[in-house]
Amino acid sequence: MNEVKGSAGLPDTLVFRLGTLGAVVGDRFAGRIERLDLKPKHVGLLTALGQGSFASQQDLAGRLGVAPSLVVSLADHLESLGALRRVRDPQDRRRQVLTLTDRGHELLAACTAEATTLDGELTAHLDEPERRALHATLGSLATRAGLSTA
Amino acid sequence: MNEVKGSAGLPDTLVFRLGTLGAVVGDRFAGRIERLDLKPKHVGLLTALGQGSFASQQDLAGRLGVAPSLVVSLADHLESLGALRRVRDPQDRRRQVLTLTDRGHELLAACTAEATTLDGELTAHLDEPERRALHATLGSLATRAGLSTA
DNA sequence: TATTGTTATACTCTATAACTATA
DNA sequence: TATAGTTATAGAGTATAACAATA
Repeated sequence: MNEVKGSAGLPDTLVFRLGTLGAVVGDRFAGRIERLDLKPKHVGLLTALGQGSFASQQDLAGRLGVAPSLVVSLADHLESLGALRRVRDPQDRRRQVLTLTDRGHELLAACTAEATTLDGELTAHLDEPERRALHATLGSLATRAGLSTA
Repeated sequence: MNEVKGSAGLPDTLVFRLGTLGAVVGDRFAGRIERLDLKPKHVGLLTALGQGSFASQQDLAGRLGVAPSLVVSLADHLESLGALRRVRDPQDRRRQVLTLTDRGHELLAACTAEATTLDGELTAHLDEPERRALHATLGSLATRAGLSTA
């Protein structure tokens, strides 16, 4: 009498589920990479660098959807960890080319391992076809949402 | 030679996908409810109140996973919008019982409509069985992640 | 003395704007 | 004059800790 039953409630929407799950899972992931002295945004930068090379830090900022000044501080931290090197572009000495070091690749691998472990914990109750379907569908959602992961 | 192909890369993990999707979708949702003078955290509080009654603001804080002081400011704002009322519990006058007003239910419905619209945009490329499967799987993930939505 | 809600304060994150150097 | 990166500053969001009222 006092509850709307026919239409889906807010907690049943994809938007609500993705938002809350993303926040919780993100926090949990943050806890796991804390020992590496990294935060999710650093991992985002490492990942972007691991996927291809970018002409400039400003390109990176656009790709990550953050302000260029934030790329500076993220890169500062990663540089202090020995994870990346800044090299001036001889063609245009205003630009800095960021490249992952061996240590950077190690850190990226360690983060991937943590994420994979968490994945396993989250999907332990799913069978293999369900896992694959979820993976594929989230991939297509990401593309649709404008997250060019590839 | 320089890329690990066998194991899944970080962007292919559930953790990464959920984290980035959650952030993007959350931001987009925030943009849509801005005209209602609400932010996602307010919607979280409205939703919790819409689902059941809670003995105290501190219960609410625990449920939402935020500090009790934050519940105060969220409730202040919602009260100023006429969305909820604070009533002192006569049994224990230290406690305030928060209840949604008609306006609060209206706002909750408006947020649900926005979320549903966004859902449609995100899943327009999926067929109905895929949508249902995604919904069900995310629901089970939420439960597993400790988000008692029900 | 313990607990609820509130207020005061401080900290984290991130963006905007000013600045430096190169072009 | 315009652009890349950096630095300085400011704002939002949230937590911690002190406080007042009630138990």
